[in-house]
Amino acid sequence: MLDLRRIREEPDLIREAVRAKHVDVSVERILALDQEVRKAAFEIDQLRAEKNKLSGMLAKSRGQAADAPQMRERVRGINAAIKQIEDELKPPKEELHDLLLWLPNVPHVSVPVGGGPGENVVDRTWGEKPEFSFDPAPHWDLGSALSLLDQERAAKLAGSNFSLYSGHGALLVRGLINFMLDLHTREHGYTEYWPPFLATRQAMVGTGQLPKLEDDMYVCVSPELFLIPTGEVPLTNIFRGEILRSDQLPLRLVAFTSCFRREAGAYGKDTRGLNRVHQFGKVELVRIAEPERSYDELESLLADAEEVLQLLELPYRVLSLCTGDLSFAAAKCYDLEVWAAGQERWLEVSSCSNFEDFQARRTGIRYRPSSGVKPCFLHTINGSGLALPRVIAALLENNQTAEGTVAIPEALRPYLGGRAFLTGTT
RNA sequence: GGAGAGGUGGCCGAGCUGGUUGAAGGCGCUCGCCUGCUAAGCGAGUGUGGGGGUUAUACCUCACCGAGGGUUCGAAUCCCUCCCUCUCCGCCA
Repeated sequence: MLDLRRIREEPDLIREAVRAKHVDVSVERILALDQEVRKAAFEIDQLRAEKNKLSGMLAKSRGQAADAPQMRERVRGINAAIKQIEDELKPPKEELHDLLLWLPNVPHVSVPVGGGPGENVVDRTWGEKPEFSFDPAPHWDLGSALSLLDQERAAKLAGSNFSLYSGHGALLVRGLINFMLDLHTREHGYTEYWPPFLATRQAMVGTGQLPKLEDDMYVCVSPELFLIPTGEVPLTNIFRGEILRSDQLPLRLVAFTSCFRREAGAYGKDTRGLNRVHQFGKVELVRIAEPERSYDELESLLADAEEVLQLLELPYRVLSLCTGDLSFAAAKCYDLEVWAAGQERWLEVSSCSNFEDFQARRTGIRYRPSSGVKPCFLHTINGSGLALPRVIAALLENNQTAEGTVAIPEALRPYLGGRAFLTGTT
């Protein structure tokens, strides 16, 4: 949600953002509706003022004044006039509200201009791609060979593009979750949460998944609840409607959640193995910070996510997303992509974004800069730290050995019963 | 699922036999006084959002007491629907 006053004051900037993000919303229409609604609201306010005055006079005389009947009649007339304006006002008001929810966030000035994924900028690369004396296999072959993954049987349970881990594969999932949560809570100062994995429509609108991405969501019909597509939804909504104390900022929240995405339209494209699944585990990092600090917080959160990859000894690169690839709610975003040697591709494992006050406006998360001052909207920052399936894909592919086993990076071994290799025997 | 209680300002908590109550009181916070320092004490101030107005203040005005409807000249207060919390009973992983 953008500030209506900002839309009035810098409509060109908003128009530019709408174009850059490939959204079809008319800023002209918004401005016209805004004017119409304000004009009518002003009339209603004036009618109410007169009504209140008359009511006050009736109250003072306990309704015994000589002209009480005429006053009552006058108020009845005012009520009818108000009702009429309100009825006329309803459709434009709803349309305005709806259009505002469809208006994307404005990219930060530091975001590279570009039309789409092809114009994202590689900021830097970390680590060396592994070299092999043999032809490295993709993770789906390794997963089957070592009995870690069973794609075929997963389909029996929930259809295509679900995953079923077994044996040491399941242990690997559990170990990675604990490894990541321990790192972020012990070393990076995050408070751990275990939230619901379903969310209300209001919560989903709050973080910006709705209304735009409704087709990508799984929904329970009665009562209506959405399966969360990311832990960002529950974590950010925890403080919905609250005025936070500035001495508790910035907040750092972390949670493991399952994430559910229909990935409508993605069939047949990059969907083999763990590359794109409907349900996956993710450790999510969220920060809620004062506006002037939010870009520092973004860099710091990005470093927290990067450290996971460094400890796992996985080569990765950091991308600055260009304006055309920026998501609906983001003002700036870095993607972390990990190298997967068996597929010879980079796989996205984290998006770290600053939403500025976009989500905070939708959810009503504010703070008081100092006592006696009006509350201000906070900034929200979040990123994966990390999403599991592609990390697992990279671990298997990059660490495979000539013997057909998979080496476990040092940092992860304590979480896998001290094992140095996955061998396929449990 | 059944029965009962309740949802009020940053927090706690009155009001709920309808009328100048945006809301007593307390806590917290801000400013001032007092005091070797601190604490205590004393005084004043302190909800949110919108509109109008001003160079900017001042000022004027509307809405908001879980959400949405209704009754009424007038609703935090009465009626209806829904949501949520708590207690007891039942059921259940």
